[in-house]
Amino acid sequence: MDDDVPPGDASPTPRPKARRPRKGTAERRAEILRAAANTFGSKGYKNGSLTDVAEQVGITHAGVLHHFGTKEQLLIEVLEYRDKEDVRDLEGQHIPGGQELFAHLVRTARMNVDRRGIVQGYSVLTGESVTENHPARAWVTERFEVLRGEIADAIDDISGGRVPHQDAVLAASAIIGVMDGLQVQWLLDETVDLPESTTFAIEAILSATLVKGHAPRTETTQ
Amino acid sequence: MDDDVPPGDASPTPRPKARRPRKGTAERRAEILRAAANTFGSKGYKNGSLTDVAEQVGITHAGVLHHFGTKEQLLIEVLEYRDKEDVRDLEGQHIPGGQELFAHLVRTARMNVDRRGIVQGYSVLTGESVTENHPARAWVTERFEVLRGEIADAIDDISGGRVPHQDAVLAASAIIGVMDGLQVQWLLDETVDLPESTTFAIEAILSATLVKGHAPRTETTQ
DNA sequence: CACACATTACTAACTTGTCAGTAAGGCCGA
DNA sequence: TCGGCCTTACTGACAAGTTAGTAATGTGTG
Repeated sequence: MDDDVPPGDASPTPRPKARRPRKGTAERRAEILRAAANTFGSKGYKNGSLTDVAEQVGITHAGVLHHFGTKEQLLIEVLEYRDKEDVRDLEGQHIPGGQELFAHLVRTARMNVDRRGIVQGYSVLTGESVTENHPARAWVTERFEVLRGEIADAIDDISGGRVPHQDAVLAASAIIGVMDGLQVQWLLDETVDLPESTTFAIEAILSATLVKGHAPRTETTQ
Repeated sequence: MDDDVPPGDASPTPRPKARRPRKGTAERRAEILRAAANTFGSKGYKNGSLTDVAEQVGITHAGVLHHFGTKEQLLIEVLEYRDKEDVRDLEGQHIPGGQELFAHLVRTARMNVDRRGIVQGYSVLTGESVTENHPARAWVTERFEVLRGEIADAIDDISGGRVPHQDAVLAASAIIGVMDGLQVQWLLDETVDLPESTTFAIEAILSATLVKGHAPRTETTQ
């Protein structure tokens, strides 16, 4: 191979490493992500194979790897994709605060009955994530952390600060806990009334928390 | 080697299919079961291998298969073993009823902080079990069913039947839900106060349930 | 001895990931 | 607009490692 470079003007266009995907690529990737979400959801991350994902979009597993590099990267992008999708149909951009948040949680539980696949995916992945070095572990952990913070803030908000923040966090953990725990029970046995039980529990925890912060008498500043 | 069999008394004991295990076999099996519980607990059923289990007791994976036949059978026996172990140190034989049950649940949550492995095993397996055709699915489902029944009965008991059974079941599901859901959060983030949050939630749900059944006025039979 | 228990050796099925090669898209210069 | 030409998108074959389960063979105990 001849190596001689044209003397003067080497590299007139300073193209560092621009990747220019083709026209339908973005949609293709989204297709794969949906398929992967489906597979990881029904079979778990460890048990769901790349071939399984690939077949759903009519390509080979090597094709999937072409787009995502590794299986782990695919999982990460699935999670990010889910995050975006989740917030998409939400009014503003963030999850609401105050009283509105709890209405949102109850509404979500109600909606989840018609989104079995999503719920299953979430449950399987959450359960799997507590194993050693699971690639979704950080994501799940952070998700819980953020959610606890938001719910605790909402409690602070509607209680006007009468509830000690520590108690608010305690209640927030419990609320997330019931929601997740009930989902698993419901997935295994549809006779479990997911929305009713969730609603009931959230109200119970919430009212107990607020009562606790109600203070026997006046306790404004001190 | 010479093949000639002693002429007369061949097989004086007519045992067609009797298995007579050796001396230490029972303990050996128990050892394997504990190892398997450990492996399935930390890595999940799908991800935990027979070799992994075998190495913990100093044999090969084929040795494990000699005792249990298949990996699935091993899992089933692990679950049965756990069931027996769980009830072993309990006073009578069954989980208590009435007020005592809730005290027991809270006590369990408190103990679980020092049994991380057990909790992880339970969480991973429960999450995995919602996947299609999972070998532990029936076991987990039944376990939930029984537990819901026992808790609902306890509520019926301490409320003196004032709470509609339907509501009791609703509350029972929720109580199991918080316990399981909080465990997962705690496994991922130790700052989550497992016993406190669990205790608080159980009390909240319980009191809300009883208040609901308190009846505005007299409502004895109708 | 006979058999429970265990090993070694092996198979068949899968796994993720790599690689070379092919077909076609899209930009650029003439 | 035509013809190069590099890149993207993908396949098919294969590598290297798992896995569960089987079969043949030892060995020590009852």
